[in-house]
Amino acid sequence: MGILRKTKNLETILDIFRQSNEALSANLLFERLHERMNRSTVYRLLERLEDDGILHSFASMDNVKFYALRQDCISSGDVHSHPHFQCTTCNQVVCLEQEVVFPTLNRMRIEEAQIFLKGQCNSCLSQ
Amino acid sequence: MGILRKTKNLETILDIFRQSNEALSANLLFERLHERMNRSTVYRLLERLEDDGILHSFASMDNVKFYALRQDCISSGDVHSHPHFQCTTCNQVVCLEQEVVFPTLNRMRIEEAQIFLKGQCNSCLSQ
DNA sequence: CAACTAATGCGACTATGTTGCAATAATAAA
DNA sequence: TTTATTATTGCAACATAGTCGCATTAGTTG
Repeated sequence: MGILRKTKNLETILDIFRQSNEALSANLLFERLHERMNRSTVYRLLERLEDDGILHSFASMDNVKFYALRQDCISSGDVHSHPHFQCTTCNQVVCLEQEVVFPTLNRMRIEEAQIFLKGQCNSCLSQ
Repeated sequence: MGILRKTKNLETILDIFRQSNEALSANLLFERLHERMNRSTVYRLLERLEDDGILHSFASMDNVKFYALRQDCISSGDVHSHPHFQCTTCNQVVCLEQEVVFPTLNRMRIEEAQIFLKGQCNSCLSQ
């Protein structure tokens, strides 16, 4: 049902996401909070923020659920998706801006699409 | 280091993959074996088959690791990948044949790419 | 400033996956 | 064929990611 009350924990988590454009897993977030918030609270807030459309989530290649602030999306009949990228050097996960549009493929109805890329980010490449 | 000995368990698992073109998670496989193989053996065999290039793996949207027989891949300088598809009705996961080629994106070195699609498969659509 | 109840912390639990170790079985050597 | 070697297996304990019920705490409303 989403968020009904503005709590300190909620603001703390939102601040962390707003301070960088990184995507974070529940555990990375938990670490950044120096474990000052209960683990289940972290999971519940992430879920609520996603229900409210403030965050969106996706699976990393290591099968970990990541969350990031939801950007405004183009809306059209086709399914679209922006890729997610993880740097193999610094491990940061970010949303890429380019939207990818999926046309209808051979007699399947595509409803959702996820693209995950791995490689080296700009700043790690230049070091 | 991959596979050194042809064991019954190994053949059993390979047979299951060969009998259908589905992708399976360790747990789905474990269920199909009617739990007649140890869970850790299943995980170890999947890992070895992947090391040997007989299977390949990818993450589903629910953060579960799936394995499927590796098809012959086009080889070129660009990173390429075939999409994986899960039907939201029958839950089957399959590899799609169309290869997607990723050109180099804005100053990042892409090394690996994963596309996961969800929707309705052909056979569920026509029922 | 009460009253209401969403949100929290806690602990126990589930699911997925990993590891060390002794027993077993596939393979190579005799 | 028999023996020796060691990869593979099963077992149990562990690790990590995530969920849930419940009593307590703390936003919010009147």
